[in-house]
Amino acid sequence: MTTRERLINVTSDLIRKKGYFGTGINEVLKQVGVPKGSLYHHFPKGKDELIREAVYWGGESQMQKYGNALKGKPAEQGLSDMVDVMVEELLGSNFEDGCPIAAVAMASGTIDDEIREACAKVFIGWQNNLAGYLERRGIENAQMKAEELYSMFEGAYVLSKAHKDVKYLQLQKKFIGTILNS
Amino acid sequence: MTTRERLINVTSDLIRKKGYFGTGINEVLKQVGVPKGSLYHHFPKGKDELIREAVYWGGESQMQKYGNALKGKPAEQGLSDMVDVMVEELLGSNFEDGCPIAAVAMASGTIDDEIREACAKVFIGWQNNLAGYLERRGIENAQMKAEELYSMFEGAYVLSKAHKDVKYLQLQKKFIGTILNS
DNA sequence: CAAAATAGACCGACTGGTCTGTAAAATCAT
DNA sequence: ATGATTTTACAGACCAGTCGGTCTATTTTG
Repeated sequence: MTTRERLINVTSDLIRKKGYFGTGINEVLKQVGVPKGSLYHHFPKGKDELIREAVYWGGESQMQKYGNALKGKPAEQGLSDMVDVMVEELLGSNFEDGCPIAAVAMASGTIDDEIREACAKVFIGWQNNLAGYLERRGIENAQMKAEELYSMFEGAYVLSKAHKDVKYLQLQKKFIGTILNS
Repeated sequence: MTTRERLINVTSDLIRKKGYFGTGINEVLKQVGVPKGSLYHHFPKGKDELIREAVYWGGESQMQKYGNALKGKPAEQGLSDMVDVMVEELLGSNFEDGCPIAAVAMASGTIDDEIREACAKVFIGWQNNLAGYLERRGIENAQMKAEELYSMFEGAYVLSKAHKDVKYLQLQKKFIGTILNS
């Protein structure tokens, strides 16, 4: 893995734990083990550019995980497994890792708008991906239902993290069918 | 309003915009117009104590707003008006103000656990309040549905903020009935 | 007078960012 | 191919500003 990739990787890990303001470039450098010169060589615009790239990378990486959970399964089963991806991320990190995009999006409005746009683009990508998946399975109003499902999952992700209890995410499984058949 | 109340008030405003790490005590002091000594007189344990109080206060304040939206209305109408409270907070702040609790909860796991507990308690309070409201209107599984509704709303709040578009919150209105009648 | 509250100088640690310098590669003319 | 040159990448000292926090006063209040 290149230095540039390692910087993005570690930054993405950090922002899902601490968000935009909690993620410091010095901590990133320490974890990657490179000096400041390297960071500003690869990301001349500094922190904001690094965070933006980390948002895109984290979004791609997360979409792949979701895609693997959905792949080749009926809608209800696939979505249930997708919820399990989030459940295991929380359990596997002792409730430190949240949604890598939401953690940054939370502070949008007070930070560089290009970062917010990056978050929005990632969300749109996820949504279109899920909508296509639902359409292929003959579900009506797939786009709208994909929107709704991500709203539910994002909210439950936050609540489960805050409570250190995955029951809020687990509850979503009960409502997947309700949404799909509505 | 006392100095202590003004400190909590301004802190609560700031955390809903920037979260835990983005909220600095120096900025709080500047906005309130008091010196550092006053803050550490009222909150001897410093930032974490101040944030915790701001979480409780922000939670109370928000619950009152939701309560007013719900009061004396049938469930579906009340919940729709509750969504409008969030819509107007986004629009009225140019998409700077998010959920005052979620913004802090996002960073829980890397900060003082008492703050996370404060967030969880506020969420529980909201949920019980809504569950009681639904029960009084003869809705079955009120507790579970209250949980689900807050998951949806929290998620849509984040998505709407990230997209600078209230359509994600508006979409929730379409699914309120679906959840209540499920 | 004592307690509560305000006032702000000061502290070490850390922030994101700049700057100068040095290796290591890739590019070039011969 | 080879030696010179330019670009890419790594390296880290250094900077002004801010962070949360401590401390000693002074003022206000009961």
